[in-house]
Amino acid sequence: MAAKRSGAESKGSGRKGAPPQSGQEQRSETTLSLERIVATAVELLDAEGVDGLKMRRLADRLGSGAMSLYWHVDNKEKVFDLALDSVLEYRVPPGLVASEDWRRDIVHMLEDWRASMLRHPWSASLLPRRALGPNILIRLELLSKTLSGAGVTDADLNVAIWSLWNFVIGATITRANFEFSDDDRAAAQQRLTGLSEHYPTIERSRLLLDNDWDGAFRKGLDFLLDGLAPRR
Amino acid sequence: MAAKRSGAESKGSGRKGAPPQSGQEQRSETTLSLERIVATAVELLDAEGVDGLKMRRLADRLGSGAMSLYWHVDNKEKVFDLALDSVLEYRVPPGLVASEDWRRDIVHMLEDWRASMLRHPWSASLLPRRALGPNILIRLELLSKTLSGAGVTDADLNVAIWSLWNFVIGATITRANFEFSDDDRAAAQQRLTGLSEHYPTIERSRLLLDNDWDGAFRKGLDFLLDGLAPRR
DNA sequence: AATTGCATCGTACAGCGTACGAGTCAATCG
DNA sequence: CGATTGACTCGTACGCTGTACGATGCAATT
Repeated sequence: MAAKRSGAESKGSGRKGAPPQSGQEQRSETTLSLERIVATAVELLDAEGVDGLKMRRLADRLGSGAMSLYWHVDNKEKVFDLALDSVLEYRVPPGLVASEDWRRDIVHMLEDWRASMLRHPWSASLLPRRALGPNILIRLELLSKTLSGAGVTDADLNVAIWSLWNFVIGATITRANFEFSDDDRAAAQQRLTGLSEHYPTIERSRLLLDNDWDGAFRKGLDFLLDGLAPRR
Repeated sequence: MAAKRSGAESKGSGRKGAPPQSGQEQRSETTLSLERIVATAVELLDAEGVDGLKMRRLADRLGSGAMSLYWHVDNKEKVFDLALDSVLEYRVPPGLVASEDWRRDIVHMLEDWRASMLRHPWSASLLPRRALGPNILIRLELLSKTLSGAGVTDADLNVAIWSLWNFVIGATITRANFEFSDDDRAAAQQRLTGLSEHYPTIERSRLLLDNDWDGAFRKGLDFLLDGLAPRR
């Protein structure tokens, strides 16, 4: 019944002004807060993956009881939402403001996006299923503004944004999930070679052995941008 | 200990030759088989989504005990694998063999791919996390062969395939998950309008209200293909 | 008649998310 | 000063999950 907490702000003061504690910093070991919960959830997700995030385990890491989390957070889903958005923050680099080279700006932002997600491989597969948090919207807004300034017509703008979104999401999810060990990849190609009568072309191009993901992302992005706004 | 069953073939005969039953068709109501399990899993997934697939519920639909499934299937993960690949079969249309218009062929196959997944919205988000089944490989092979025949150089081939893959995966996952009700979408745009000082451009282009997904897919695909193999 | 091997299922267990209500403690109020 | 309030914590419990294990049935073979 109680209204509890709601938004994601709750900036300052977990405990009013200052606790009458001895040490210079209060026992953050025992004080729960939304920020600490989200930060710890990210740690746990990094360490154990999506399936490794259990409320009990999260509480253990925080040194609290499992049910204490529910004062700060509605349910486990919200933990995912918050962890995801917290990982997608974008700090626009100084040189990028009012840059002349719109293409470079976009590539930079999208490569940073991808890199952020690959640093937290659980985030990519979560992204499409979650609400659009503020950090995501900031990136979309930046994308939109830059493309618009680059001459993409209003009629094509949404298509262009979604195309780039699709490309980044697809590339990153795939990359994050297809990261076999070398053994796995060799085995896959082995299996493929055995069936090379069925799949001769992808066998010949060694599609499944190619692991230059960064290069493929960069090149593919160039192709897509060529299509969206042909260099003249 | 027992070896049980392994592969995904197990084509004919669930029960030797022919059962000495009276009716023309045996009591398929009570006979379990891999095919029936997979088909029913797809039904259940369609009806209840990824989280709705529980082994007990699946067994209920099959009129069997929950543990009986484990004779035919290693574990729940395998059920997902099989359900996914079963949904991605591609029947190459007759006119497409030795077609002159490679671009049309690719668009057809990819639109069919997307449509197949949207018919089973759970499949899109599953795809990147699962092993590449035969039906997926068939599509990749076709893609590869067509692009190669269209003049894409070997050096660019893998990049082109992954770019198209990324685009299809990203578009479909997004489409499948962002399918709000009209109310949801209105609410999202409402929230955005309230914050229009922060996101003026995407607010203006009504990015979140645009629901011409099919058109956006088609147009974006065209842009990408333009980039990959410029029409001369 | 005895044996084998495929197939089914009842029971049981550990682990999950979280509802519920009791507990603690600092700030506030009369 | 004692009483009250409200923010916060947590122990217990419940229903549900995937699946390990072993008992059971039954057709084909010996």
